[in-house]
Amino acid sequence: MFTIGDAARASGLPTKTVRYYADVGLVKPDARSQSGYRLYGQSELRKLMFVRRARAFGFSVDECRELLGLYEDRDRPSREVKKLALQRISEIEKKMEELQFLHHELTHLADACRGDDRPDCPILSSFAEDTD
Amino acid sequence: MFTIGDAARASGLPTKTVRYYADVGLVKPDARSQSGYRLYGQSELRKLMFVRRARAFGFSVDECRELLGLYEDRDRPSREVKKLALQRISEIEKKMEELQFLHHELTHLADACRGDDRPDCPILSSFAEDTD
DNA sequence: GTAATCCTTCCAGTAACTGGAAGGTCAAGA
DNA sequence: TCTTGACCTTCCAGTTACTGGAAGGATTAC
Repeated sequence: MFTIGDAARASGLPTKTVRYYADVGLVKPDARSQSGYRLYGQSELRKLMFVRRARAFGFSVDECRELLGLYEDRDRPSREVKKLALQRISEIEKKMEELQFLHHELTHLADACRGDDRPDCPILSSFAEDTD
Repeated sequence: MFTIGDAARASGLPTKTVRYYADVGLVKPDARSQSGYRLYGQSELRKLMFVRRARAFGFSVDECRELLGLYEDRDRPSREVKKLALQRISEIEKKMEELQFLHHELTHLADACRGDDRPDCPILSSFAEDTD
């Protein structure tokens, strides 16, 4: 059994985050020591690592909860997991399009701005325009 | 002078948001009516619109505060504005790279997942792997 | 007059932590 | 045995930028 610090090191998550995951019921410790320390077993360590990776892939904590459920259920159809992944993919695509647009616009504005001592600035002008 | 509802309609922001901006001192009403209603003048409407656009470009509320300051100061050098814009641009680029990576990885995994009734799923396997 | 709409303030909640304070626990060294 | 330092506990507050809702006053239209 590992204390929370060990679990944190092993999973690559901050201690605070592991405690937070315990609080919200995402990955609970197997047990508590006599003095109240959280104690994690191997399988919980694996879950923590699992969650860290899924979070890094942009899955929300709630989605991680769902994935953990699927992960634990050895008989669940892979369809459900794929569905979650495809949803995430399309969210990522949407976000990328938005960013692309912002990047384009801002670059355009920054290029047009002399960036010198003079106050003329098309960036601010564009924010102040009456048109949308 | 416009009440908060008018200001909201004119600026394209939700009423709650306009009130919030007043609370945090981003765009304060010119005055209050006898009954305590917030009253906005033309110049405040312009600032609200300005903020809405800058927010749409991903500038944080604090950055908007800064931009408003520059916007109000008719003598500030455009260099300062450009600096903020360039910072934002590089943040956007970094974010896009991250998303690109996630998209690539997730697409790869989703492609490899059959998405059928069977439980075999490379997506979950990859989250559960011992390697990083 | 009254109903609908608008306005006010205040409180709480969102997502996912993070920081800090106050205090208990544990292992090692003098 | 005592103490030091590292570790653990809980609880509270703050972060970002709002958003929702409740309770209640103001204004406007009919």
